[in-house]
Amino acid sequence: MARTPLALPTRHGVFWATYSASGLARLEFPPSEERPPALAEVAAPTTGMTATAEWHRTASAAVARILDGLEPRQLPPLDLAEGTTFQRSVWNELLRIPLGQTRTYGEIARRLALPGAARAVGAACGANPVPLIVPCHRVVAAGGRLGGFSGGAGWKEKLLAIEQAAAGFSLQNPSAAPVKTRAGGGRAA
DNA sequence: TAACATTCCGCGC
DNA sequence: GCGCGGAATGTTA
Repeated sequence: MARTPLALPTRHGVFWATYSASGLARLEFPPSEERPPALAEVAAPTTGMTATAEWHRTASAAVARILDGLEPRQLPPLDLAEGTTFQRSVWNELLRIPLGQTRTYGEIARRLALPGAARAVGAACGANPVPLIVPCHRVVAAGGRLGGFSGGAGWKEKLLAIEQAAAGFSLQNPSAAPVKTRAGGGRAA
């Protein structure tokens, strides 16, 4: 049911949102941080007030607020039907993470009563079709490492910085956040 | 069966 | 005490 992707311009670039008959089904990050393609690809649903237009309006506002480090006032309906049961459980947990806070993959796994499934949680995060709105960027690896991110690790770091600054945490972490994307062996702290 | 957006334990420095 | 290497664990295509 994937319809035409709609452009979702923000201060950080143009996102692309795809809607199904049930709601927002997919959200894609801008190709590069400051390269709004912005060619004539902006598909406008000119035919009347479809639900899609309304959802897109809601989604645009939500994304804009998130990128400002604010809690979105309202989320569009999400179409997560494509996910497996396990994946939807994970995504549901992600939606419960307060803005400005983070959880580890292991912690999410433990919340699902599957203490050993940290890696599976990571896989589910990677399969998240609606990043940003389902805050997969708030899930980090144990030991202070950042972990991976589908949209690029740079985005993850950036989003966390925005949220933590807005949430009032001391963003000025002098030396405590070296952001080791990948520590050689694994034992970090 | 192979591949992961991980984690933990054991050892060497 | 810190860092590196390897094995384990659960889900998905």
